[in-house]
Amino acid sequence: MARSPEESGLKKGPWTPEEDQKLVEYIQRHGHGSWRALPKLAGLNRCGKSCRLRWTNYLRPDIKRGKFSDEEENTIINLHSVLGNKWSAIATHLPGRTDNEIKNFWNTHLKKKLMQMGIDPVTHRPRTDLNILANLPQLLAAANLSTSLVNNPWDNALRLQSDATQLAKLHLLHNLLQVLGTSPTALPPNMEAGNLFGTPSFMDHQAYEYPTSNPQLNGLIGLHPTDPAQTLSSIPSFVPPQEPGFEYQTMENSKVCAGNNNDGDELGSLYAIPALVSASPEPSTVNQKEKKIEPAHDISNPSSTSTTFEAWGELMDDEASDSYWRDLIDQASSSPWPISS
DNA sequence: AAGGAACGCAACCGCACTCCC
DNA sequence: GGGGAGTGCGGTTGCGTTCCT
Repeated sequence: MARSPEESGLKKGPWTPEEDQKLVEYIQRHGHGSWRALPKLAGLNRCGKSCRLRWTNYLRPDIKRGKFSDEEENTIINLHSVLGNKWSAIATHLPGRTDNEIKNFWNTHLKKKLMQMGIDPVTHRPRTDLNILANLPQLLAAANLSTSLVNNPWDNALRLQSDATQLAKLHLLHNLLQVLGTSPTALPPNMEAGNLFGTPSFMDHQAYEYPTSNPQLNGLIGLHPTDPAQTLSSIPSFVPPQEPGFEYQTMENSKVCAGNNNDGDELGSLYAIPALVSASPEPSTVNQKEKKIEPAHDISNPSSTSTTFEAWGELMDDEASDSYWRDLIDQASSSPWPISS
């Protein structure tokens, strides 16, 4: 095996402008050829590996610099949900971006963002572990932020992602409800169940937005797929964004809006799939959990709770066969939340 | 204003794969 | 088929910058 750069007395660390210039000039004139031979030929005291890295990650002329766009961000999330940490594969779908850049962006931004939203960045599914209870304030803040964003002008890709995010958050809280309902002592010391659901704007807004425009997401979360238009019209106070040209997403539409790759690539359609969908949902598991759900109530604001669940009741009336949901809602509307003082 | 903490990014390291002899 | 060379890739580290107290 070749000796390491240090053993050979080769330079390591940051590149100087002079070194950059030598590397660029050589490659422009001769191409990189053999990377191992290149440093010597170019007059650089570096190992070939270091030269290759510098060229591919920084000096290449087609590198796109600057912030990642919302569309790029969305694409990364979706591709990551399918490809995992295959950064080079992801990079091939983002012209001008390097695998290293994408990897850094994921580790420093997207990973945290998803975690704050209650989504497991590895599985792209809602997190259900109890550890996230400690992050509940951030989660709720993120939920409120996302709610306000939905009412602002958004591009289609972001709206889709937001859609999936809403579901993830709601699913997460759904599971939390279960935990809180069955084990009130599991609450962190500074967190009362009543406070949780009295958090302004969360339940009131989120519950109405729970039925997503994306049928597949509905299926994922345990709802029956419904016609988006019908679903939305069933929700009393849902006011869709009013920008010209806005349409609720279907999988067909999302394919058009989110995909920037129509070259027949087998992954092309994956641009269209919200991250949560592609991460091998297990509806049966979800449903089993939901069967165990204890009613959740906001004792700090009974009227709001009632409104929320009544709205759900109206929605579910359209699904006449789903007595389970109506029972759940009825229970929730009538029973008091068992609060410990 | 200063010091520490957190963040972001470029670069390195080591493993795995492919190719060639 | 085996082994070495070359290359690609993902994980990790180190350091400069920014933010916070």
